[in-house]
Amino acid sequence: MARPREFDADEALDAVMDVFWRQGFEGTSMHDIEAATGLNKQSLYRVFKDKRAMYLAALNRYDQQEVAGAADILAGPGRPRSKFKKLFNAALAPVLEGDDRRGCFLCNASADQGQLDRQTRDFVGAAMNRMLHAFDDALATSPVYARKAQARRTLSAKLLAGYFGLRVLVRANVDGATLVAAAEALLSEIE
Amino acid sequence: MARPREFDADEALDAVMDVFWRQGFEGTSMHDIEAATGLNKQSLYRVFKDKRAMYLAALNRYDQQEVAGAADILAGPGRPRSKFKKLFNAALAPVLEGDDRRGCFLCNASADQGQLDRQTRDFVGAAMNRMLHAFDDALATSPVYARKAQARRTLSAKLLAGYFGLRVLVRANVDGATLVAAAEALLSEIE
DNA sequence: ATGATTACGGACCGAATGGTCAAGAATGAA
DNA sequence: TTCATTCTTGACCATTCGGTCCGTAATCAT
Repeated sequence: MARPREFDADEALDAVMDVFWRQGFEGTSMHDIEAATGLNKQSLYRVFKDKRAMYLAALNRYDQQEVAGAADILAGPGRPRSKFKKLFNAALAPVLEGDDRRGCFLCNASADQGQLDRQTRDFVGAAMNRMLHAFDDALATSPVYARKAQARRTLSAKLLAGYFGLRVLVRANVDGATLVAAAEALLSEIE
Repeated sequence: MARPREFDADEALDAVMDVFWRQGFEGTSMHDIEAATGLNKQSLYRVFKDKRAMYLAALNRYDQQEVAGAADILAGPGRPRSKFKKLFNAALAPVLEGDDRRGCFLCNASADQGQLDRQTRDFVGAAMNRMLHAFDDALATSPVYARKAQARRTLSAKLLAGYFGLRVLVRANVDGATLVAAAEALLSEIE
């Protein structure tokens, strides 16, 4: 019937996500997006309504990849502490192993667009609340916390703050030793 | 000799800081800055070289006000825990009492400009390291930590992550109860 | 072939951007 | 008064922005 699309929409979206992640919404021009994806505007605009739609799609993809990945780790097997350790390691690995200082796209989006775009703000808030519940659920699998909803809730809130704090410190160029120290200290209180 | 300046440069800088704080660098236009300060471009450009200089000046003012204020609290009298409690309360007060969700300008700047402007990145990194040392110094005043440099360093790193994490959660619209829970949990481990 | 669709490059658009300049009024010190 | 400086308003600049359109080539199914 017609010529098929030649590029992989998901691959393109990954590239879009990466550049927004790095540079934020206003800091990224359509020219940047063309360069990052290797596509030209017309192909992009055929898939996305406008730049804002690209941004929200990127945010959504991050949510499906990173946030869902984190939730999977936490919902998987193992004691809470070892699962949180996996999670924190995954957050620090990019900087410790590759000097990747992008940090957390959710945090960046919140800082960047939280007060300018309601959709972004709502999306980020919802994602963070899902993380909070994933933390809480992970702790609840341990008999130590299973029956202590109040203590569990408090601990998950603290871990959530610590987790996102870590990711902010990553972006802010704080040295690796401090990051590792903070992560270990946070983990040491679990179970 | 000449007509004196009619506006207060510090007042103007406060307004500049507020709008950058809220909207970020690229999200703020010169028009926004004119509206926020009540001044026109010419008056602004006589004081600042360009928009970037305004941003860095705003960041610097934030540093002198908020970061130095935090350092003062931590260097003041009292046991570490009560001082950190003051600090955390000050971070949560804007949202609990006034629904002010600006969060932390340093964090926002890091997310916004950290990968686009080296001066901003260096400034934020330096400010956060100063905070880390202020945390460490505050803990060192207690006999409990005075001689345990390693444990102290670990604890300050954790508190630093928790502190900035809290401020990110504030901006991300996380509910007040969770914020308070996280703050209390973090504080409960001090001394 | 034909037709439908996609990709591409570049031209093009109006609007907004950061930044400058000009002109006139105001202010204060000498 | 005179002079230097600052104020405000608005015009003005080149550039970039997001977004659209066009022309042409390519790729499939029929």
